[in-house]
Amino acid sequence: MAEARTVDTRERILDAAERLFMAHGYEGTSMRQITGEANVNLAAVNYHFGSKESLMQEVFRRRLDWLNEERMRVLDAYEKEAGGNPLKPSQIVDGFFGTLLRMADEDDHGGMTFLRLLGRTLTEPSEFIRTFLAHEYKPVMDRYKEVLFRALPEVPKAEIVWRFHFMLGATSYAIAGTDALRLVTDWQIEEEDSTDRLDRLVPRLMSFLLGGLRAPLPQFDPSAVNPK
Amino acid sequence: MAEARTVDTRERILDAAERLFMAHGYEGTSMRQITGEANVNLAAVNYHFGSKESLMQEVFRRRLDWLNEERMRVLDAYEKEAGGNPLKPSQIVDGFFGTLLRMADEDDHGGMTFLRLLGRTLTEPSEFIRTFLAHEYKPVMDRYKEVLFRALPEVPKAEIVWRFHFMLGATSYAIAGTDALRLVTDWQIEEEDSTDRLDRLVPRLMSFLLGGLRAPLPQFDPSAVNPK
DNA sequence: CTATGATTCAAACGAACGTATGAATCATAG
DNA sequence: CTATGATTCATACGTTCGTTTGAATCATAG
Repeated sequence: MAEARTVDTRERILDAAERLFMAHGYEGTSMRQITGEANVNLAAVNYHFGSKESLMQEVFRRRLDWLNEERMRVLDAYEKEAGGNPLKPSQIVDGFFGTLLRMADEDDHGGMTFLRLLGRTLTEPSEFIRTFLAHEYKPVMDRYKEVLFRALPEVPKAEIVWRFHFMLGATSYAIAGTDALRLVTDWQIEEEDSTDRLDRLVPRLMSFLLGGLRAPLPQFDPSAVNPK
Repeated sequence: MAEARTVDTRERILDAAERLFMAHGYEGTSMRQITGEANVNLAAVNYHFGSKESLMQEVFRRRLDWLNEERMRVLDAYEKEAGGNPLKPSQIVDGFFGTLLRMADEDDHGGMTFLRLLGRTLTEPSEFIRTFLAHEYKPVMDRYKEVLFRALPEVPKAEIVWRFHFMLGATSYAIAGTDALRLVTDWQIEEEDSTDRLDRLVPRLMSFLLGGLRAPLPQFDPSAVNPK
């Protein structure tokens, strides 16, 4: 067996693909770019992964498997600590989004590159990758849905679902667009070098997410179907 | 002059491109798809717009010119009403995001299709479209930055910039992913047909954004990023 | 009417795409 | 050592891409 070479090639391809998909998107990245950056032969992707689509799936699976297991572990710990009582919203937000953001510090799990890829992919999904993500995410989503319902019994379930949606968006965008914001807005954030930025982003985003999650319920327009 | 034919062809191309870019992204949409859906000759795009990139820019300019002028008008009205006093955060959020969301009801200005395109593009921008958006958006962004600083004098400017960023993300995602969420999460929102959904989305999103904007400032913990 | 400029059309261009092939090269087992 | 299976390699296949071209068709002015 010659596994050393194989594994090495596979990893180099996955790393290059992760970075290029992050920077240019799935459609915008060619096999020749990937194999060129990975310093492997053009045919290596099809040999090791079968197709470009399978490569994309493997790029995600490599990171998401760990992330979603970690999310489950965090929730397990919080629930054990709570001993049957509902969790606090801050704990749930930390379990889902905090776990995600903490990946950025760990280069072993993709670091910022994968986070940016994930953020961008959640809004630009090709059909096949959406189907794949739905399957990968379903168990962890169901679990978090339930603990959120328990934690906020007075909030309508539909409202919670929407707010989770909004939180996902704010997080994806914050991660994906760390540079994009500066480009679009031309705003200067006077402090902070880039190593510093992530450490400060996490508590900032957490405050924002919790503020949104616990905001007063909206009052519908008087003309709406729902009478007050 | 034969303008009737020309204008008609241009508009049909823009409409088809808007819809297809929204559905499949810029890279994922071909000229042949666009001209096919618009029922015009393949060469028509290059004749009327010069290139695919120029077409994309024109798709955005057609809508953004009106949107950003409207945002300015709304702010003018609020400032006149306030008579020199700082605006309320809810007014600023309404001027920027409310104006955007109200576009969805007006098919004259692209409706939901353009909103979804904009939402997705803000996280998947090709380099050229980012540069273009930065230029198009700069004046309105500068204006809103200033009124936000005035409205929240006790909040550090860097904090405000980040929270505006988060609001943009939540909004983009909410718009772009009206269907994506259901796919990724497999959640059911029991009520609401699709015509209803937008009317309810607006107040829901507004509550969330304002809750996040006015959330307590994060406390930095120099030693630990992990809140608990 | 004819003349003219704007627009549409069918057809083709070279380039780049994802993928497939078969020979060359490698690491290891016997 | 040789034999064997895994991996790498150069190369080519068939498609599709964005763009270009020059002739055909149109609407209008004189």
